[in-house]
Amino acid sequence: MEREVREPKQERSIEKKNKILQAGYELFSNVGYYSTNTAQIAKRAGVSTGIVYGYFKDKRDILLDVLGIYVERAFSPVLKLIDSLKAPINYYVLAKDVLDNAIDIHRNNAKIHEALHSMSHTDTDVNARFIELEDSITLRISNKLAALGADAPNLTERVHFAMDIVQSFSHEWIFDNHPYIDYAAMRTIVENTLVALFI
Amino acid sequence: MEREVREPKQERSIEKKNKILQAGYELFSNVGYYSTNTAQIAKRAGVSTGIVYGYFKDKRDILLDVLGIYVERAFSPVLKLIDSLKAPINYYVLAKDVLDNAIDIHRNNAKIHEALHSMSHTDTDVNARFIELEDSITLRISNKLAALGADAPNLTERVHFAMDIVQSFSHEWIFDNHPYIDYAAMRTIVENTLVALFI
Amino acid sequence: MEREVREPKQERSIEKKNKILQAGYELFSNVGYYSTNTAQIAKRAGVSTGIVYGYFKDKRDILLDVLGIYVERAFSPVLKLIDSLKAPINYYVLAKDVLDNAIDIHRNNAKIHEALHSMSHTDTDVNARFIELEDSITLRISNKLAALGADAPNLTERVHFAMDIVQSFSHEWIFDNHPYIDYAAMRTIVENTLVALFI
Amino acid sequence: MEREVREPKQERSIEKKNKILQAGYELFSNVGYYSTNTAQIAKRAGVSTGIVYGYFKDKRDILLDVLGIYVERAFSPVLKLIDSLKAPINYYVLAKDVLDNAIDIHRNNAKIHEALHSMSHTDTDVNARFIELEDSITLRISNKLAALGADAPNLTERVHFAMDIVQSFSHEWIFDNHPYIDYAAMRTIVENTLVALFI
DNA sequence: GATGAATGAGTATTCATTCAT
DNA sequence: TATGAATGAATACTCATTCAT
Repeated sequence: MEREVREPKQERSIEKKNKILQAGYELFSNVGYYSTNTAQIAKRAGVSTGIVYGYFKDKRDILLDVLGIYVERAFSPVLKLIDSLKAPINYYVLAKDVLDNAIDIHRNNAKIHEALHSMSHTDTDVNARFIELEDSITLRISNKLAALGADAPNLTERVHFAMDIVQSFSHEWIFDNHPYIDYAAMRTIVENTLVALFI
Repeated sequence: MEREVREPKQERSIEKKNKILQAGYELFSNVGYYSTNTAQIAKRAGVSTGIVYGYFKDKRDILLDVLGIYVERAFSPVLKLIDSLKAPINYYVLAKDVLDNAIDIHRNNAKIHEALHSMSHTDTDVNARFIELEDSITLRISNKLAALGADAPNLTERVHFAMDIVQSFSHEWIFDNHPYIDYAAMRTIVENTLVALFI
Repeated sequence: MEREVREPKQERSIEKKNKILQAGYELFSNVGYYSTNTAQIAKRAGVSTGIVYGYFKDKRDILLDVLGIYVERAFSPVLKLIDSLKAPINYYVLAKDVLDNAIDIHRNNAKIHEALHSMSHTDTDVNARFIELEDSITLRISNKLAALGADAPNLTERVHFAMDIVQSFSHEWIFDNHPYIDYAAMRTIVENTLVALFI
Repeated sequence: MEREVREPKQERSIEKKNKILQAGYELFSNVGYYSTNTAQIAKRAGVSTGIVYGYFKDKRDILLDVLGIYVERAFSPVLKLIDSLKAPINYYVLAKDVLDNAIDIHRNNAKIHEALHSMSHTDTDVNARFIELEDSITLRISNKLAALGADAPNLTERVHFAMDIVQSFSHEWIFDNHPYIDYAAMRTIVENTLVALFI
């Protein structure tokens, strides 16, 4: 018979599940998935090892839920930004805002992003989730832009490419510290490149 | 007393070390670092488990050497390409060649790249090695371009950014398969964007 | 302080205890004692895990009570049969009836019999209970036979041996399926052997 | 990749595998399969926990091999006895010898027999092995008896039944101690019954 | 009485690393 | 140098039992 995993309905339970999730989040983010063990998660969450398996099927299941949290935390601001766009679009402002946003996300979710991205190479579900996420964001953005009158050819491809650029530059900005790079100057170049994709 | 790690001088030994390295390369690349155990590496290399520790300090040490191989294999073609550049530079052709090259590298070293990149998030040495690699390539390219008369402002930043773009697009091309993306069209956009950075 | 195990007096409680017992019966019988956990028993009984310990000291205590049920269910028909015997005894008919009975019991209580018998090898109490059961039946039968005029020497030993034969043949009949055995023929031999013990 | 289980060829290894087997034999026999853990087996065998898994796939695999040993130890004497039979058969002597033998086996292998028999109720492989064993013995005996001129009808069924009787009586003799039973008398009855099956 | 969430000791198994040969 | 058997610490997961509500 399958062990049953509780879907907590009551406040106390939800709170406890969240504690475990948060502990997992922090630990995976700080030392990585493989260097974190369930006992540590339980301890940091202030619960017993056993109850972890009351709320999660296994260790990987925690990772999957952590991914969910991350996605929620990381991408809702950018989506809000897009949703609130009004014509006519000022692409310079938009590029700046999106970059600010993305850098911020990277700064605050840096390690967990890396940890999860890392897992996506070996874990199909994690990977699928990431792809799905990109898909939905790309589509949502291109639809909005089109609705607001953007008419560059291959709009979807441009949006997707723009997102890649934003991602990789934010990563640069936060993580790499190539001493010979003038990041302010680079940022200006990036912004101009982004704008050039749409006007 | 510290165990001594042999630096093999004799041909037979070098061959054996390489076999282990190759085995590690394949295994890390196919199933990932954490899902590969030393016994498997030894077996695939056709050597005993014990001797692995004659050539490597520990499992991670194999990874570090695998990284070395990867870097060598993956980036020498691109460097050769750059070295052979002659003025006047045709940036359209260059962009195309570099992209072809990068995509090729991704195709052939896809999995190990992911595995290594993955490790770079938790392993400082691996990360440092990656940064160092980018550094040297960026510098080498910008120096060459400058030597050939490129005079865009912030040339180094432009080169670095261009490399980011190339990396992220190659990754897209090989790994992601967003069904709504017309990759040929996207590639044209990418090439034009690259060229625009330098003319 | 010892936890008190309630001896349920009220109807609702008795009913609940019986549900647990029945659930234990089915589970132990179907998957065995060690592969059954208390949560499963509770779930099948439609009660909470906690209350199980209101009615039983521990998991093993359930087994002991299950044994009680089994004994009751399994042996009352045979005892009834014996009690209703009248002189002169037709041993051929008796052998047939007893065999029919025993086979029937085996068929219907097969698995739990095995599970319990199994436990009797490692659990003294279970074993004692089985022995005690055999004792009482043997004695009851031999007394009755004697009362009806049976005068074979060592009557008790013969009865006990006869019971062993009945047991082992019933087991054969239900469980083993040696393809080379003609069970109908074997049964005739068994019946004749039983009769021969008493006439 | 499947972990490889060593099939020891060298004397030292065979010896070690046997030590583990013997430890398993004793422990399973004394406290039962479920109450024995692998650490105990390793400790009693004087080896590390790890190496146990070098020689056996898992804990159950030890049990299966223990079963093999048991079968070998327990049944070779009886088979030898049968093989050496010469016409004309003295069934009185044969019954006596077989009983002596069986009782002896029970005495010396009592607990492991019970433990294994016990497992056969929940473990298909163990059960299959037991059935197979009975099959081969029954057949070997009936063939031999037939070869020596035994001509009772349904000889195979008689042999099988006789074996059941021998088993159950030996079990009685060693394990149960019904105080009201005169076991010497019972034994005589059993022997006569056995003989009666064949003459 | 009743619930079911919580506990935490217990266990099989893996694997990087060592070492006797 | 080379072997591969041996080590034993580490770890995910289970489950009988308890206890706050």
